[in-house]
Amino acid sequence: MTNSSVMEDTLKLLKDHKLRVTPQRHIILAYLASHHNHPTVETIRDALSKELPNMGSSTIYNTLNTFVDHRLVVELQNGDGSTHYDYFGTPHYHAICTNCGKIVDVTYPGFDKDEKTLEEKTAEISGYMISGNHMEVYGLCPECQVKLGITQKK
Amino acid sequence: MTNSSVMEDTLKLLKDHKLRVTPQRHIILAYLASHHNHPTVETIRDALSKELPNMGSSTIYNTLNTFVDHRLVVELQNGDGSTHYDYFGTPHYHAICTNCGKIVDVTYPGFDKDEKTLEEKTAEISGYMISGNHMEVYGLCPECQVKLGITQKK
DNA sequence: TAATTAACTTGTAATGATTCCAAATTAGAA
DNA sequence: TTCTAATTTGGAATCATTACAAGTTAATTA
Ligand SMILES: [Mn+2]
Ligand SMILES: [Mn+2]
Ligand SMILES: [Zn+2]
Ligand SMILES: [Zn+2]
Repeated sequence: MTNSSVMEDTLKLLKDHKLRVTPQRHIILAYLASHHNHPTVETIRDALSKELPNMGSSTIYNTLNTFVDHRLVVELQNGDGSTHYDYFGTPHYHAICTNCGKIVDVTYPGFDKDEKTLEEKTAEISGYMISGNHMEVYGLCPECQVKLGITQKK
Repeated sequence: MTNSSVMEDTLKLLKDHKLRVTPQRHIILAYLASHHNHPTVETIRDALSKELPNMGSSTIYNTLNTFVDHRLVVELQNGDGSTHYDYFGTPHYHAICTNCGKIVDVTYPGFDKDEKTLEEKTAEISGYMISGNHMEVYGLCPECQVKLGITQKK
């Protein structure tokens, strides 16, 4: 995917959601859509400091909160004390390393089906009117397994 | 379950985990084991102020962190800004109200199986050595549906 | 039972992520 | 181009959680 098409796509996305298009919003959304690093606010600020040197972190918080409200972005915690953000273009869930905090995307054929089943069962049992879910799986990432000298039993 | 049997059971639990038995730990664990209210630190402090008027909130934080390390307790966020704690006696997951923050327990026959399947698939796909998971489902609780005048389509 | 000590509790201070706020700027409508 | 409500900015305020030093205590040992 070219850089310009990311800019076009995210511009369209903002307009489709009736969000006012500011350079800050556009650049932050494009950054998230083209990186899978699950960044914190600080990471985003550093990454965009060339393009928008005067952008304050309140703007990043405001912007991300807006995106979360519109479900363009999801929030994640990996235990390091700050919130991580993730562009949610295609449905997936996360594996999070309990040692280093690394977050990776996971999905598999039929995940959307499983997810829907879970929501339906939950609605039936709890009476809640379901609007979404989060699932996370914890463990040691491959690097940390090596680093800690742990052998995975097959 | 009688009050005294909760005290006996939680005492045994602490000893099984080789945790030093202090009145604070014992009473906090007994409180969590006998309430399903998913309390915050403040809620716990208020609830136990009669029995332990001098207990500081740092002690509650320390104690809960210890219990989380030993997997006796899990942490939950409901979006109100503070962490909620839950005695994890039997496997279950949570439905969380996006309007009022109410957290309810959910389980169903075969949940443990589904959970295991998810962990196995995740291990295979990601290479992580899995140690646990969290799943949460979001929506409007029955009370908030009424309060907000929303009709659930069948 | 008494002595010993590492572990725990307490109260307060420090931290740090996030939100709040007032003033300046700006996107989009007319 | 004009107008204005929405947004951005930067700095202060908030508040949940952690850090720390001093006092206390659970459990071990003799
Ligand atoms: Mn992701
Ligand atoms: Mn629960
Ligand atoms: Zn790792
Ligand atoms: Zn509710």
